[in-house]
Amino acid sequence: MSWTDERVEKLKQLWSEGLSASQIATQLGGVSRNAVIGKVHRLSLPGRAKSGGAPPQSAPRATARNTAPPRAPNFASRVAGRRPAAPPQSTPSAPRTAGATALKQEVEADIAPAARPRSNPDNVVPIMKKVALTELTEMTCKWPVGDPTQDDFYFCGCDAKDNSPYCSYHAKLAYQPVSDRRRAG
DNA sequence: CCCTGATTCGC
DNA sequence: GCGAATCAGG
Repeated sequence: MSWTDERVEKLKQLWSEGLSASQIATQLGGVSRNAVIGKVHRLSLPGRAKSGGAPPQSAPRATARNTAPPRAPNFASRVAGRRPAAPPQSTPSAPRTAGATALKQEVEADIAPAARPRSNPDNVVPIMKKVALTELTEMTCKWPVGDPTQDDFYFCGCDAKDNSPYCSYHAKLAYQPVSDRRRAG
């Protein structure tokens, strides 16, 4: 790869946006981060404020709107007892729906009866307070709900269990920590 | 050891 | 001009 006008222009843009040399190299493709840094110097572009590892990190930063969920619930793999790595196979849609239903029942069975809304006993989701990222505290469930890129994205926000980022409902959905797996196996 | 940018130097 | 190797720092 050579430094065409287009690539140089993109280099200038990304560099000015604060992306690191390795990130720029990845986006441009075909060049190493050393090549990027070398080119930056040859172009006499302004270097980073402080030499060394000053963390500008101005790259696309996570916000309340685009924060990705820490872990996506994988109903199918949990219920079916399959490893997450198991490919979809040629399985029709039937088992997937059945699996989700099974887990839902399992989860609901573990919830205190008082927590179930009388008017809608089949749906425990409404117990969520639906709070924004900025409303989260150490005592609120941090389970993300919805599409982070959409306006209806929110967090559960109900009371979190002790030493858990989630409420009893969502703690049940979260994966087991690696440490626990190791202890068990 | 991971990462970062800076510099050197053979090509 | 180019970029790998190397260096220095967080």
